[in-house]
Amino acid sequence: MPSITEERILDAARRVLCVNAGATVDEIAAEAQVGRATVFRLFKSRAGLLRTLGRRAILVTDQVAAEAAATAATATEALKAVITAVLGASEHYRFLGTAVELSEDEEITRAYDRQLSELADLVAAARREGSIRPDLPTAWVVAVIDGQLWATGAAVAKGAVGLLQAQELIWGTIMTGISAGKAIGYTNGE
Amino acid sequence: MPSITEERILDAARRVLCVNAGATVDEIAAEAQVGRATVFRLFKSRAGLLRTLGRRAILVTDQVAAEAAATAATATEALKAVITAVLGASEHYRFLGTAVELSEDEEITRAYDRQLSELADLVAAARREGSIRPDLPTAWVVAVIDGQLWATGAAVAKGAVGLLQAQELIWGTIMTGISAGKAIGYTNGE
DNA sequence: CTTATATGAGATGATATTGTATCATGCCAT
DNA sequence: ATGGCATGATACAATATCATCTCATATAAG
Repeated sequence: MPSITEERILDAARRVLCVNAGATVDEIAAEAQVGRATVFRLFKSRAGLLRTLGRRAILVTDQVAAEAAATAATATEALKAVITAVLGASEHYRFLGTAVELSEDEEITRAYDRQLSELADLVAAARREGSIRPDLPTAWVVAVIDGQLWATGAAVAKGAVGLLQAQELIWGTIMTGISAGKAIGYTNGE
Repeated sequence: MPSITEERILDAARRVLCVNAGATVDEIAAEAQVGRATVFRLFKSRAGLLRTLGRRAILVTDQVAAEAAATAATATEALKAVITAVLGASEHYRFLGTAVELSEDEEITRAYDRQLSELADLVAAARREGSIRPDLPTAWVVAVIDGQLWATGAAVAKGAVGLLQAQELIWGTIMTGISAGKAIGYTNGE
């Protein structure tokens, strides 16, 4: 059972690591308004803290995505719901983008690959429903969605757009782009 | 005038830092097949090497973007050309995404902000030409383009798609999305 | 052949961070 | 009040990395 202090440290670590991926235990403890010794007492080591944080990120994202998918009747709706929901949870995983140590952690990378694989399945299902351009490689579509999630998550964190606005815009942007043209079809726009 | 050795070190640093943002001078020197002392001789310090690398990235990106823009007759064409060209140069700046130390470097962050600002100007000009959805905030459009560049650059580096294919797909994806629908208009797809 | 220069290997000192241990303090329950 | 417990501050050792220095070697120019 995670204590209040534990939660405060985890939250602080998330915040600090987003800004400074190489943050020391000192800085994390300071952000959490907690002594450095407490961090080492509750988490075995810095790596342990990072690992806990990484597992949390994966759990939260999985859960949010699963809940979102459960509400949808079609794969396309599920895709939209998942994208919107995951964007809402970006604060929980955003630090992973720059967390060097975790990019070498087997468990984390495997979980991330699994999530991308599940996303690919969802994309494939939506494609079968006829809502995804058939000429685009699935890997490309997945990269686009993943990239859009990271980018708009960062934009929200920076304050460039609000989270609610981003959640309203992201699906439309991914699906129909930013073009003002209404019937562009499959050309590359040239 | 940068020596051959200098170039080898810079190239090696780019490669290593993409994989491991916290790479030590030892690792960089090893990748460059060069003694560690040589790195310190040619660049004053690790920070100096990083700064040189960062400046290089900005210079190359600026130059590539300027050349691309020069070939275009309209802002929309310029936007397309710039996006395609910058994607092609992603290997030169990709390490910046995880380079912790440089995210605190005034010169680098200012330059990056300037580039985003220039991109915003280009987007605004394209919008005046009627090619960008008028209801989308410019900040959002810029975030989308920036995110797409980072994401597809990463996908190319990972080998998920080829560079040429990515360069063919990115403009179409940004402009008209991944939807199979031909006349979706401005709704959010619900 | 000799000299100058660049290099690689390694020693060395300085510094920062991790992780452990100790001790005093404040708080809570009994 | 008092005993137990979590905490914060601090000291400490261990380690890693940076940065400098020295020296031997190789390579090219004269």
